[in-house]
Amino acid sequence: MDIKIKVGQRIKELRKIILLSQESLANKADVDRTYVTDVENGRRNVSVEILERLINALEVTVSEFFNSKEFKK
Amino acid sequence: MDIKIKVGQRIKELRKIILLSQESLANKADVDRTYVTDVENGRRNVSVEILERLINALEVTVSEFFNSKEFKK
DNA sequence: TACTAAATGACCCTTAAAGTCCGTTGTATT
DNA sequence: AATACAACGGACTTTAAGGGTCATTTAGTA
Repeated sequence: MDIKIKVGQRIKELRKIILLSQESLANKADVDRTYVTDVENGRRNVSVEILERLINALEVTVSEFFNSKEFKK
Repeated sequence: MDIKIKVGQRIKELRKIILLSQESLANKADVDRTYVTDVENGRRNVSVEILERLINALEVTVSEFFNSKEFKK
């Protein structure tokens, strides 16, 4: 499966856990609200710097973010 | 530390293990030779699609790639 | 059921930056 | 000297990042 889809799904999954709206996450990570929508829906090929900001805002480590079934092939 | 530096170091580390030159890795991942140099030296803000190609070429999963000390905060 | 408001989705358009490609330079090793 | 690998520069093309707008979905509530 497309890595963009996997990343988007993982962000959405973690965002739901901490009960943030897309807009709150966007503000916390200092990106645009519609950008978060696009990322979660697999329409953006995110760079590692932006991805790191989103991961930090989700309050997990980069290692934890990728320590999930879909990233283990 | 800068995520770009961490990613670069990790790529170099894994590339050395499987005894690939930068150029061989570049060919395997279908990216430019000079691009691998820049990434390893932390000068590139890689996108997830390109990063995935590099990780695949390094013969590890995305999860394994980030399951390393520097990505655990 | 219908109304409202918040949240999310989809599209489109700039511009700043990602990624490519050429050549050259440095640095070992044989 | 020659071969292999890595670093660097500059010019170029492509695309990510950011932001605007409107449409759609969702959740609650009367």
